[in-house]
Amino acid sequence: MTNDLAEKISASELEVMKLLWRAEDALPVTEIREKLQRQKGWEPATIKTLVARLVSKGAVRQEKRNVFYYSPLISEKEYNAWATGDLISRLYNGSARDLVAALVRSDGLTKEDVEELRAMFRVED
Amino acid sequence: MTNDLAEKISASELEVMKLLWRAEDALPVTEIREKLQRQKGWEPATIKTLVARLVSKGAVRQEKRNVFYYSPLISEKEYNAWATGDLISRLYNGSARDLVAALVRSDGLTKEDVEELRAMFRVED
DNA sequence: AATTATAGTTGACAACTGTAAACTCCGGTG
DNA sequence: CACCGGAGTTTACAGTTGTCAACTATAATT
Repeated sequence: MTNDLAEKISASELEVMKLLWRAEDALPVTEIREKLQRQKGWEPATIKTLVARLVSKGAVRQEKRNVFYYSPLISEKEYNAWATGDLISRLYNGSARDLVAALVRSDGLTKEDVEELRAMFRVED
Repeated sequence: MTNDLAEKISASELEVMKLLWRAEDALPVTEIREKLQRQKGWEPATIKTLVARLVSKGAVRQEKRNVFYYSPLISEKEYNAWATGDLISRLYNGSARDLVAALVRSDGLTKEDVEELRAMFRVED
């Protein structure tokens, strides 16, 4: 709704991206298929479609070897930053602070989280 | 992708919700139409569709008077909490702390934001 | 009461998603 | 070298979303 590349990754496609992000290297579809088939219960066909869509969206690169190897073209950090920024602008008037404030109040955070964050902010001078 | 009510509000529909959330009372379509027509450049037809969809999704109530009056059935807080929680579970492994940490690092927050947050956490004992 | 504007309803249509089958092509196995 | 299983591609199909037009019903105005 705001940018152009990252935004177009759908929920299901994101699962594929996560897998690729966690991988050290480019993966052949076989591996993607095996893992997602187990973890998500998706049919091979579904997984192939998702990978293909990600390639055509420019989010994943296919590298020709014997069989294609796939690797992410946008990083998890980039994507998360974009998605988070998008949420902040859509729901919190663009104020990241408001988001955090909402989390602090409404039990989005455990006591331990708050502890850790406090520490984080202390260092953050 | 997780819950059932709030999740189904689409981006365009959200604009309607925002309007209703900001209103003191229930609004007739006329008012919704006028504002969104100006602010978003949407045709009356589009606005009517969005309102109707929100009603059928159970996110908005229509109260029969002479003409229907519309008011939100889910609050902004509720919705934001849901949407934020959804983001956290999808992108940050369910850790709100990770989200905040990401914000702190990657310039999601200004120096002033950090100041305010620090204060917020201090009180938050 | 006749007229008018528009609220409310129905239908539309393309793009995107979730999900998957079917077909083709090719590398590895016997 | 023939065969097979899976990689890669094409097609499918229903549901959601963004947009909107058209039709109908009705409140307000003359």
